[in-house]
Amino acid sequence: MDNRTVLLDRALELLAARGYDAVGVQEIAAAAEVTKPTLYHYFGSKRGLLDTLLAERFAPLHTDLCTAAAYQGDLPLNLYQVAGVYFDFARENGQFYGLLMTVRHAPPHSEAYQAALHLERRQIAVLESLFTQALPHMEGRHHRYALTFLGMINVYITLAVGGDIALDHEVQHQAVHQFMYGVFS
Amino acid sequence: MDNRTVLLDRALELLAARGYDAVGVQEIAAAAEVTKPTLYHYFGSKRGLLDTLLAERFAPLHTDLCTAAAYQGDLPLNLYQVAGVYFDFARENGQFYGLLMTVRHAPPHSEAYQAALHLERRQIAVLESLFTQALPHMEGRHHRYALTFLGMINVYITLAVGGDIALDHEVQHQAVHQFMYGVFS
DNA sequence: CAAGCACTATACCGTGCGGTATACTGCTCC
DNA sequence: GGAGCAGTATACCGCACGGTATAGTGCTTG
Repeated sequence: MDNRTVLLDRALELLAARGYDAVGVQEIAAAAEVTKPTLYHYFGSKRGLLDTLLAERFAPLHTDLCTAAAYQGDLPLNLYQVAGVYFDFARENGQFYGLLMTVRHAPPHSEAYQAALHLERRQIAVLESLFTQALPHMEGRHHRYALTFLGMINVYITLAVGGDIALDHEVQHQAVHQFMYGVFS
Repeated sequence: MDNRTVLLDRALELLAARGYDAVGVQEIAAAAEVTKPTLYHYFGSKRGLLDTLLAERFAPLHTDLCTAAAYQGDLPLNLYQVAGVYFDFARENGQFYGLLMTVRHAPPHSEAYQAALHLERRQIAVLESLFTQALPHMEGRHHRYALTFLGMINVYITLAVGGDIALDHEVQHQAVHQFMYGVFS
């Protein structure tokens, strides 16, 4: 593996575990067994490293999400597919999804939050568009539905990270069912 | 106001805006117009300051939460009351609730997360106990219900912080209704 | 008045931060 | 073969970090 890739991998491990502000570039470079100028050669700055990491690892999730959310007349099917995309991604990229969760909830004036803002917006936009097409008679609620659906997905993924559940098809069905029909059903 | 209180207030502002690791004790002390030894006199360490801040401002929320979650045979009523407690608290302590959200989702090996762990656990325990009493025949799902309910509350509060909605009684009812019966109802 | 204590400021500690100037490698391409 | 460039290391910059030793304040209590 070339140094660039190693740097991104080690950065992911460290940032996901301890956070953007708590980890220094020195430490990341050392973990990748290179020196700081190498890191700055590839990424220009600490922020550039974070941006690159987020962009490169987020891209496949976004692609799959767009596919799963393409509306064809069956909203429950779409929601089930979307949940599947998230579960699959979180299962195979647990560390990165953890990082995504932390930057998504970082303080609003922190660098990490700024770096993650548009990733969040893109996910919400896709989901909102799905709800808009599927439920055209419910104006004003689409944004709320997109956020609550993603929120429920994230709760289930967090549960899985804690080892309480497995992200299998059964749980996937339960999550979507709970979103559509609630717990009293 | 005495220096201790001013320090806590300024610390809340700064930490909520930029995060625990990005704000130095020097800056907090300067914002409170005192010097570092004063801060260290009251709180012993940076971590001690965070612990104190979280403990003191979280206490009233926890008290109200316990009251609202005391089960008396009507789960929907309890959920409605709990949502009310959170909405009221978030409306009156927006900055602190924001801080609570960031530390709750901080990286697992960060100091901020360690400091917030038991606060989170105490909230979940109260809600879990409520679900256990109200739905004794659904073993294994109480934890999930507690987390998804709190998750939905937090999504609505986040929406309100963004200015999209107001945390009034109507939204409070909508949130609880969505949790109980889903979006297809 | 004097002893003691809570509180605060000046000045400092060692360490690590993000970032860079410089120079050396090896490789490609004329 | 030499010019140029991507990639890497040594050594350094100024600065801010978390934390503390010391020395005062003023206020309470005998």
